[in-house]
Amino acid sequence: MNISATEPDAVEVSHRDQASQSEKPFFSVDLVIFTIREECLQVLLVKRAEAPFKGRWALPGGFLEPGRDDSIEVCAMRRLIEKTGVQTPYLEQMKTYGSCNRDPRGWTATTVYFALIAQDSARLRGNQATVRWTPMQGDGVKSELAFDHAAILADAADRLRSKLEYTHIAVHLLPEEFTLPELQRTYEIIFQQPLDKSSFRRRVTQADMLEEISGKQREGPGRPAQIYRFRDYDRRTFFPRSISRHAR
Amino acid sequence: MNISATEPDAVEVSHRDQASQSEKPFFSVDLVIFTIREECLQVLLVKRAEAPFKGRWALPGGFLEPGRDDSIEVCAMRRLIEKTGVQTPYLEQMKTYGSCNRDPRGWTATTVYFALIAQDSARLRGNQATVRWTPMQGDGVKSELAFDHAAILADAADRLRSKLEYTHIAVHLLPEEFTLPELQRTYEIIFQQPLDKSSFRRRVTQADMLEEISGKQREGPGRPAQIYRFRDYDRRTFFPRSISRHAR
DNA sequence: GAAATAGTGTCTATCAGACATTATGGC
DNA sequence: GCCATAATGTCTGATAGACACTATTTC
Repeated sequence: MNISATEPDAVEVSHRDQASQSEKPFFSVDLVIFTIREECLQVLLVKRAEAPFKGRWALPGGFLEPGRDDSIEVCAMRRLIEKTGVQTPYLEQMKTYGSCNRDPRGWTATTVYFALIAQDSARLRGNQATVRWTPMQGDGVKSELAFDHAAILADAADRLRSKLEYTHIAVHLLPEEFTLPELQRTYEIIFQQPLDKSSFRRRVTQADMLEEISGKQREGPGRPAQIYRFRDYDRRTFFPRSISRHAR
Repeated sequence: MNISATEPDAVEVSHRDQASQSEKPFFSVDLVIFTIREECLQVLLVKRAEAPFKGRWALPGGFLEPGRDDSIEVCAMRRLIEKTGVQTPYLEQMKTYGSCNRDPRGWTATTVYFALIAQDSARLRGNQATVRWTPMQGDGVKSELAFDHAAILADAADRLRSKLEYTHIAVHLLPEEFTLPELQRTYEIIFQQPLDKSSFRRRVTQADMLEEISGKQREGPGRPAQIYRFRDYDRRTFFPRSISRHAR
């Protein structure tokens, strides 16, 4: 039994109970969708069709529709699948941005999700003029983005790099089957820095997250590489130490 | 010049531009405020004065008021100061929870902030019957909380512990001046595990975040301890390795 | 000097980085 | 055999944990 419920003298008056419909801020969900394409980290952008910022590139997203989505997460996932067609993306909530001046239409809050997908799994809806992959340059992209999306994108790039130091999430940027050199290359592309092969392999194998697949890959010249698959797609694993950015 | 702005054929129709006032979800800000009190991690709870969950204990917070707060962060800070009187709290955004069923009044999203304060800096507004510190037991508290606040609190406790492994935030649970044994004790209370004195001190001093204060503390028996002050209140520093929970 | 607590020194197993070496394919 | 790439082996410096030891106070 809940003892607090038996006390009769509750006097706390919460603002929670005083809000009227007109006081609600706008609430939207935006997505930062990363992939590796052409040896480069790229982010999915859409071109705004209407004011404000008509014609500018922006992160995909939009107002949450209470009648349609049961939760923020569901909303984010739906929009991600709509835009990319990806079935099993890596999706994680990043941060919520809200203020009176980030959108000229009024007080707006947006919860931003962070997604990683394999390039070959995506089938973009819409043409190149309205939806496209855009290469990252440092923490941003070349074109000027709508709203505060440049700052959001910078936060996302930062988050990606720091999570890469102690988690396995980079595997979600690769197709289901990949080689260790490919995985290492993915890290190097994001860190913009070469890593030591021996240390990298030790780290990955010790984490015990990959399983070998009998069969080899050859394509280019040189010795063929063993193909691996990410073992436990759900289990979150951490490296005991962080990857050093000072390598080689 | 922004090349994308010169393209005239934008056709992307964003849901962002279709929301009407009636479709907005409720939006609130809630706080998980931790302190160390009586050798125990405690969280600030308030008793709900009105339905839903009237009489139940809940995390402090309430609907965001667009006319009053310029941003989510400002709203969280204002409510924190209102409740505790603390001037320089550690405040960090944690996560946003939003769904159709977490509040019987309708679709609600809440952005939860995470605060650490020193016990002696707080002056609670309201009496013991409506606002009080509650000791944590594992990832929760004894009483049943309103809404999904038990799950939120568990997430916050988890976050606190994992951040403690690689950051200095525990200093914010202590008064401005403190000794190393006191700091170590704070870690031990939260981890619920003794730590090795030598390793702990090496770790803290190597991080170079504390400065000695000339003057000593004696109180109890035994050799007096050096008093320190947290050096750079803003700079975020990280330990090179995580604190092991296997210590001792 | 005994008790209690603060603070330091040292040993060792572990491990990341560096880099040399071997393995395996195509031509 | 040569080239290119994959994969493994080895050495070394750094460091966290363990624990013994010294230091400084009160009684």
